[in-house]
Amino acid sequence: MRNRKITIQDVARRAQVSTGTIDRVIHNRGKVSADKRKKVEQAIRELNFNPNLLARTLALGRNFHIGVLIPYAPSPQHYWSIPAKGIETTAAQYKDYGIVTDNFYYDLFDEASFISQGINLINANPDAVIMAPLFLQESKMLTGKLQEAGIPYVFIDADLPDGQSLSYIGPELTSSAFIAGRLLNSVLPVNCEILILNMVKGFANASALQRIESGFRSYFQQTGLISEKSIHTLTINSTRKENVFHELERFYSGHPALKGVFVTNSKAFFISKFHDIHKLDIRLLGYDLVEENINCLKEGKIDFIISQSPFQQGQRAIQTLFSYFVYKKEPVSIQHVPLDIIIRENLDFYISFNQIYPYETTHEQQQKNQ
Amino acid sequence: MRNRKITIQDVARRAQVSTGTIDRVIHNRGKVSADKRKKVEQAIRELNFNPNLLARTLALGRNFHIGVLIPYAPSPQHYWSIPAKGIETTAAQYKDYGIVTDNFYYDLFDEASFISQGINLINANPDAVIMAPLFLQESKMLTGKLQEAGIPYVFIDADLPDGQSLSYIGPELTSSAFIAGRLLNSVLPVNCEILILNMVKGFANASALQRIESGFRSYFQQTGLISEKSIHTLTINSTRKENVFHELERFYSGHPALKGVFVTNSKAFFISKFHDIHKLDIRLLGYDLVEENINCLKEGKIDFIISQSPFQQGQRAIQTLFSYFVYKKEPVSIQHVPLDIIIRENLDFYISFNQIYPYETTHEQQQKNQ
DNA sequence: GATTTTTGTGTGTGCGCACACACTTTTATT
DNA sequence: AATAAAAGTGTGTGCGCACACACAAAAATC
Repeated sequence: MRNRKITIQDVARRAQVSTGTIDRVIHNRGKVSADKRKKVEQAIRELNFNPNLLARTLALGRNFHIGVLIPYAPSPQHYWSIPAKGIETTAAQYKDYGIVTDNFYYDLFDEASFISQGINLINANPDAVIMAPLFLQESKMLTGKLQEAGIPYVFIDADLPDGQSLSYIGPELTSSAFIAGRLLNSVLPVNCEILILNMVKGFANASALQRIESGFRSYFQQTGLISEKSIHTLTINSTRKENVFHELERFYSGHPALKGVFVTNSKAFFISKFHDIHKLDIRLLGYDLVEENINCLKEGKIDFIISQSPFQQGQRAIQTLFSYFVYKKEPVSIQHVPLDIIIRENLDFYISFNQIYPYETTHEQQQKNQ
Repeated sequence: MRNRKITIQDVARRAQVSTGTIDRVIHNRGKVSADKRKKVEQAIRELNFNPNLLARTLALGRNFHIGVLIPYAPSPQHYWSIPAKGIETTAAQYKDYGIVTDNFYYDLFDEASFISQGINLINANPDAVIMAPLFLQESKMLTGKLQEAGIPYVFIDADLPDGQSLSYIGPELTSSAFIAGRLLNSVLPVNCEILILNMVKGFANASALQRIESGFRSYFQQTGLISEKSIHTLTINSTRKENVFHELERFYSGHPALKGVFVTNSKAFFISKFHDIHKLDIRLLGYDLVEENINCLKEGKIDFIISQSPFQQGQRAIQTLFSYFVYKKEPVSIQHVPLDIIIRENLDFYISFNQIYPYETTHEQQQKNQ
């Protein structure tokens, strides 16, 4: 039961060769006579030898630099600090394996910053890249360069059609919006109006919005509820309070039977404020467990939040690359994350178990290296 | 940016002492003059030295044996194979750190087997224990012995009041049942009857059932829905088809307005069969994402499954002990797992991302050592 | 047949750390 | 003051592996 670990020495003794020969067989390095190679292979099989990863890593002393290109999070409560934390925490866990991350942050609303940080990323010459390809054209340019340079990359949060990435780790938008439809409908009266609310500043990822809208609407089509509910779409090209509230006032006054709003980004709390001011009893569903949404959930001002496992996205991205480098294991090309349904009652467990918020740091993480 | 790792050598040079002294300071071993101790501590701080865990583990060559005492899973689709897989997979990940698990399976319905396997566990003299304390009295006896022997233990799945465990990793039952109430109610008409259905074979964990019932009922009380809904509890002391179906027939015939059933264990699929046979349109909510429930969800025969992160329970248990041994980090005493709301639409992502089912094994796991 | 080249194999060193041991200096004991 | 005991410090070895190197044996070249 308490079987000691099998080492390369054990294999060498068994096969009656030196450890150097074992090494050559394992790594297909140098020349080994057919005779001894067979003996070694047999010994490995018989002893069920598995190289000690710790010793191997220590001996190799190699480092893997992972470039991370994601939006800048202005505060710890911002959505993008969650995937960042997933990356940071998980990378710290693999630190001794030589995993090092270099972060490059771009402005969520500024293509130029994406380009310039992308260039910085390339110049840093990383061994692999994790990126959120939020700008279509610019991302294509960047991945082209990465391919030229032979640098593998994974996408998180958003996919790029035909993006040639090692793996995509993120949500399946159509399904997530379909779920949104089902959930929101469950708290609405039979006959009413529903609003799909897009708020976009600057460049919009049109394809993503389209998939979300189609997923949401298809729930009502498939269930035949389309006859009872009237579903509208409103796209506001701003996230400034005055603009949004103004547009909302206009829309709401024209649709008095409005009873439910589906906010297609993480700003549902914003709409909740509007409802507060006007004392409206309208059901609200949105994305992402950011601080303001959490508070609204607790106060019953938002009914549902769909969380797309942001922490796990970062975590899995690192794990995927780690496994790719250390175990040479090719990942599956699409890794859709769980679509977590968050309501007031399961909120606390979700947060505390995943330590999403408050933003906690361990001692190790506090001592940042610069 | 590409800062080389700080080693004990660097610290020694900086503090102008030998590596042996560094070692003494770090481990509080032997005597060190106040003067040099200060110098070393300062050097460690200034260089932000963090010992390389790989090298440390390798040098120590210590093994940690973790005894695992959980119910036997008759098939890969059984509920208890999921936490087992979480334990197995995660332990494999930490294998090179010397984490070794010894499994002891007991019969879910047989206290005697719990006792005998508990004895086997103790005799194996593990360094720590992971256990599911499903039998109250017997578990208390066992934990008493573990305390005597100075062996730390964590609970998964079920807690023991005042159990002195290092940590409890599992669901908060009252909340989970409260959520069950909210979800089930969302698919029910205003006026109807609801059934809380307990099925227990042999000894029942009465306290758990009580908390579940109270959580469920409290949703209807808090929301004032208690006036519209009539909530019944039925406890069947069997899981045999004839017995259960017989009892159900009796109950259902006496409650024609029954529209929703809350099954308090993982056997919701069983009730679904009954509804099928009698062509009843009754909404169903249950626990645990076992194979049969998955199928029922897909076919729309079960409306909701609440999943208590069984895989993560096992995973977290190992991680907790690993962190406790390797980092000497005292865990928090209660780690409530997320209460995942599973519906037909988010089912697939949940399963595939967590690789819960089908039961996949990696190459490494297949080559079991005996 | 003497040589170069290729193929085959073993030995030695270091990765970063923990720990045993040897050694020197200081303090306590008689 | 002579000895014993304790405090303080450095050196060396091994954990399991990768890899450079040395060297022997076989094959190829002249």
